[in-house]
Amino acid sequence: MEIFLQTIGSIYDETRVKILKFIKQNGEVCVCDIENSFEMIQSRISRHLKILKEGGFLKVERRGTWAYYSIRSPLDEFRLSVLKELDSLDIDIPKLNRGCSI
Amino acid sequence: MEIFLQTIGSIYDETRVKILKFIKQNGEVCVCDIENSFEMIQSRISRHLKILKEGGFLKVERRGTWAYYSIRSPLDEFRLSVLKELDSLDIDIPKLNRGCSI
DNA sequence: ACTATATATCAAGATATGTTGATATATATA
DNA sequence: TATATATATCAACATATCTTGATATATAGT
Repeated sequence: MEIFLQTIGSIYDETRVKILKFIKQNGEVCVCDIENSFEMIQSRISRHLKILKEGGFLKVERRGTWAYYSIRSPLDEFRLSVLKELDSLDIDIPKLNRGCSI
Repeated sequence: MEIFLQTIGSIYDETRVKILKFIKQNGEVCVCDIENSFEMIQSRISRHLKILKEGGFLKVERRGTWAYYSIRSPLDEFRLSVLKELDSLDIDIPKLNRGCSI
């Protein structure tokens, strides 16, 4: 139950839904890419990424000072169905605007 | 987005997850059946049922003074996947203990 | 060692949500 | 009409979550 609620809680936020869909669309991005694309302060983004990671949707890979986030793989059936549902959501996701990385 | 968050929010609560699974297992029940089975006060149950209904999982049918809640049908693919996920949750659901109805 | 950059974490305030007990509404029955 | 029952709603309080700004940590380059 705890894990289920953590999973659900991680997507019960408009900002996180947008970030998750953004990463799904753009693949691996670093925090500053999101910072640049969404025009949100870094601590806010860092927090939401952590929650999405703990919700089982994202994985991180650190290279140098950068933290690269991407969709965790493989995903179980339920989380896949969440991602699929995101596709049908009519929401504006900002264009990828690379920040510090690459 | 709003509907998605409402759907997600409706299952982001341990009590509601239990009630939803309870109704899935037992079929149509009235409020006092839940009240009797869960040993919770009526206002609390009424509130959670409303949220689950607004989340698109339940429907109500009033007959006399009773309100009978059951899983809405047909359900879309996403809500079905939520219900399916509930099956794999290892949680105690109380036995149906009929209240005032029937 | 020093500085700059990227990210994570923390504290404080604002907002949302859950619980309870009281009350309102609506139906059935005497 | 009066009463009892089933359900819904509301107000108040407690708890959780989000946002921001400040600070901590960690790595890279000079």
